[in-house]
Parts: sequence; structure tokens; C-alpha cells
Amino acid sequence: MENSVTQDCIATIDSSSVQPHIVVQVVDLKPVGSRYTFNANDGKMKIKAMLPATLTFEIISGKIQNLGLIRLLDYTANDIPGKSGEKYLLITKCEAVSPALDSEIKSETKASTGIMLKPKQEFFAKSASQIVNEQRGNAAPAARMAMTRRVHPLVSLNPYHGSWTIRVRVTNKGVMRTYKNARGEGCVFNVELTDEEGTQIQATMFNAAAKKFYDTFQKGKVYYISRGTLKLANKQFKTVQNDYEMTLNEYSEVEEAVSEEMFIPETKFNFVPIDELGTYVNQRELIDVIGVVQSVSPTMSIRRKSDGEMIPKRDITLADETKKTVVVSLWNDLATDLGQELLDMADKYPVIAIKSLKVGDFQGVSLSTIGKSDVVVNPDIPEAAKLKSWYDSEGKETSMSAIGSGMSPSANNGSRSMYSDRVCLSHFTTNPSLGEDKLYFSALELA
DNA sequence: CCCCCCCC
Repeated sequence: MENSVTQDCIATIDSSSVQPHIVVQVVDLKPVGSRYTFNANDGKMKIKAMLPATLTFEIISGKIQNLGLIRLLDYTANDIPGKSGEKYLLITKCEAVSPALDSEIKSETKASTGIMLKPKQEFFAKSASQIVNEQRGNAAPAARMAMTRRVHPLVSLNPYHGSWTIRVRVTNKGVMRTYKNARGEGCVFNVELTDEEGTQIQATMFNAAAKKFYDTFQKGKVYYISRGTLKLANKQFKTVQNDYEMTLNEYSEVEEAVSEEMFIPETKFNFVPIDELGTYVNQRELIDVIGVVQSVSPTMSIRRKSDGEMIPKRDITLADETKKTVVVSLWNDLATDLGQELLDMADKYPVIAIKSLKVGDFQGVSLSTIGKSDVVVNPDIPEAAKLKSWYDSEGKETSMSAIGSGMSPSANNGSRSMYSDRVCLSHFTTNPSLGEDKLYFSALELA
């Protein structure tokens, strides 16, 4: 039986190649939903690691133990979302090498004494039920919920499947709204939930449930949820990619998964290139954009027509590789706080990605944030890097035109071709004397 | 059962 780790193996781990058969020590082993995570220790360095759900029994049965050694047969090194440069190991195949050692292996111990650490117990020293009971005894309520009930992936939920527990992060939270209509009146709010596999679902709470859970749900935190109901999502209003939506009532169980790590895939964006925004004008569908910030306006105070309330607004101009620009109106906190941040860094031409924008028709095509819009400055995603390098190398010098007007800055009366989604506009003219931002076409044809 | 989301 081996009882040592592969020296310095963690420092050399990267995503491009798998080193065969490295041995690491398992430390900080703990359940996370239906799987276990631990820190892989080589005596010098540690890296976060996750075991597949298929190996859970190996842990329950005591074969893989905390402080024990395992040999990694197959794994991938993935980036931890939001922590640039930091990686975790997603282990797909491994085998137990040694049960728990006395302590965590530290390189000093090995180097100075050369003494091999002895296993403190034999394999199968603990029965499965012993281990499960110990873990339940020590665990917080939420973790108990996870251990007593299987955690279901969001994709597996449907209206006909009654009993489940999910483990999800709140990736968006709406404000509490009141409504009054023919069907009655009340209050309501929504959250968007994302699980480990990246599946999202919207959950809605009304009245008593809304009041009960509004403060419970906090953006970014992880929760165990059970006893909700599912129904088909109304396509017209759906904002996440899921055929169903969830309703929680006051008897639903919601427990924060305190101090548990959870790997959540990056916010999923479905970017629409600026030159393709036209098809979304005045539609209900919300879109995501990514662009280089070219300008940031001062904050303005806008009086809302319906009730006279004053709302802060700021306009920014975004450009992308389609060589088009579009104006995005930021409202409320996005105008004041994020807007100021953008203004401060405007000279560096930051890239921003915005999720859930409404496409309006002001000046042809305009974008506007809504309550649930999410803005990420210089996101750590390939699209941002690509856009930034394009902008730095050539975009800066390129002449761009506003998508709304469909005009090149130098557009003039004459003959030229432009393309939209559906038609080729072959002859047009402007009429500056009317002071209108309009094109007058003398010819167009299907593209 | 909501589903509004602001202004030019």
C-alpha cells in the first residue's frame, strides 16, 4: 500500500493534459448536494476537487476517507467561475489508495523526517450507517435536508413529479410588486434559480409566501428548496430557458445552505450582435448584448409619466464587431452607481455584458435596462476578450454607425447599399431640411 | 394569481 502523495503534482495540473495516476490526499471532505467535494493536497499545495455522484457510495462505505489518499485516474481542471485563474478538479475516475492518515500531509514533515505517515485506521473501519449518522449529527439543518433527501437536478423537475429537493443559487431576485386586476389583488415577487448543471428556473411567490420568503432569498446565496409546484411556463413572459416555472407557497421549505460551496456555471448570456437588434424592436423578448463602452452620459433625472416619480437615468453607447453602435439607457442604481463606475473608467474602453434588456424603437433601435437586468463589467468570458482585442487592434479606428438610424456618419444623398435582416436598401436619401432622422427610400428589394 | 419597468 502506498502512503505518500505524488510530489508537486498540483502545481503542474492544467486543463490541457491529464497526468496519469497521481496520488493526492483528501482533506476537508464534505457533502455538497448529491456529491462530495474536498481539497486535494500534495503536501505543498491544495486544489478544490469534486467527486462524481457515482462515487458517493465509496465515501459512505468508508473506502474513500477524509485525510486518506486517492489515485486520480481521470479528471478535468476547470476554472472556477468568477475567480480568474483559480481552478477546481472535476474527478471522473479515481481509486482509494489509503484510508485516513493521522494528519494532513505537509511537505516539511516529509522533507525533514522522511517518516511515512501511518494510516490511523483500516479500510471499512466505519460502517456506512455510522458515517451517515455522524455526518447528520454534525450537520446544519440545511445539510441534513440534503443528506436525508436526494438533491434533484432542475432538469428533472416537472409538474407530475411530486416530491423533490433542489439545491440552487439565487441568480436574480425581483422586487416585491403589488397588483390589482380582474382576478384579484395581491403581492408577488420572482427569483431566478440556477443549479450546479447551469439549469435555470423562475420561481414565483404570491401574498403570504411572498411576504414569508422575500427576505429569506438573497441574490448569490445557495438554498435547499422543496415542496414547490411546477407548471408550464408562459412562453410570452419567460425569461429563463425552462419549459416550466415554479410556484412556492407558504408551506414550501426554503433553507439556506450555509457555508457550502457550490460551483455554478457562469451567467449564461445569449448575445445578440448589435446589427441584429432590429428584429427585437418592441417585442416582449429580452435580449443580452456585449459591447465596448464608447461613451457615458451624465446622470439625468426623468419624471415618470404615470405617477410623476423621478428616476435617475444615464445613457451609454456600446459598439461591437458588427461596426454598429447602440444606446443603452441605464435606470436607477445602474445609472447612478454602475454608471459612475463606467464614467470613471471610460478612457479604458471597458467591455460590458448586459443580460435582459428591452429593445425599444427610440431613434430606430434603443436598449433599456429593466428591473432584472444584470450588467457585468469586463466579464471573464471569451466573447469579451475577443471583442476587446478587436477594438484595441482595429475597432478604435473604425467608423461605426448607429444601428437605429441605419446611417453611416457620413451618409449623404446618393446611392449606396445597406443591409438589414430582410431587405437590401439600394437607394435612399436623407432630408436634413425637415430636421428628421429619417431615410427616404427610392428602391429596396428582398435580400 | 405576475408578466409593469419608466424619458426623450
